[in-house]
Amino acid sequence: MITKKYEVTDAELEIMKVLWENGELTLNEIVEILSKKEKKNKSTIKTLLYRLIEKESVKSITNKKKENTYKAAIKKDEYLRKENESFLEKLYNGSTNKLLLNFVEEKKISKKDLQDLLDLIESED
Amino acid sequence: MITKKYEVTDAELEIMKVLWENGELTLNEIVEILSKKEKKNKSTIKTLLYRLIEKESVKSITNKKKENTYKAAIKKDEYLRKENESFLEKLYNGSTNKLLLNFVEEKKISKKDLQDLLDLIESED
DNA sequence: AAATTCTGTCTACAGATGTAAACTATATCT
DNA sequence: AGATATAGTTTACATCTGTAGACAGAATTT
Repeated sequence: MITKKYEVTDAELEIMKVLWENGELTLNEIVEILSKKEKKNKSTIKTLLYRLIEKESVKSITNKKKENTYKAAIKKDEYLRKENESFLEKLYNGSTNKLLLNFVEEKKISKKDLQDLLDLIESED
Repeated sequence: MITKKYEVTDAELEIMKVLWENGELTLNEIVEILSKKEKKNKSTIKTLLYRLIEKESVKSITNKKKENTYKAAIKKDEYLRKENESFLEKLYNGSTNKLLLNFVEEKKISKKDLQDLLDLIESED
């Protein structure tokens, strides 16, 4: 069976986010961080973590100490790139401009947002 | 059991797209249009259509003729709004600006795209 | 060292999803 | 009208997901 990298589910994503933000953590650290927002059982988090390891999205590190530590094995950038891509493909036929236009129409993006962004780019190059 | 409107799955979405684009269609018309891009069995399409009717995303219209016709019962705009929202929430903490910035970084949006869009808005109001 | 406590792994299970066949009633052909 | 085809409705089933308990072996306590 081929291991599918990057196929992270919504529930698993919450764990990835914690790892991306905090680097290498023990299970208990993950549980503690997550418990602040989620209401997941520790056992559930263990399973999700385990699945992420299976699909090679998280690396498990065996330490001398009792507990293993875990860290993201895929980059957030890469993950976002893929998700952006499939979102665009699914809803906007792959057209970023269609998405932009829709966001503007929905008032999710204001003229000022656009202008600020342009200014930012200008100042960079 | 409460009917969950709008909870359209990926496979079902392909049917919604066809209906949004073509208005009221018979099953066979849907099948024919879909067969150009998808490789789905007619029976599969029937099931998806049926599920969409159950969840009230599609309305089935009984005609005098032999075949029923089907049409979207939810608006594409509304659907997109919801999807945009959950995508933003899931990956960008609800921040459109983060998404924009990320798209620019990924070179999915160019300076010109932004400028064109700004010009468009300017010309509208 | 024995008892106890965890960690990491495995198993469980219900509901959702993608895919498609079975069945039944109705329409069409001969 | 009877045979046949087809549309609409149900059922089937494997896989994926979210959620969580079971268990075995390692670490910690007494």
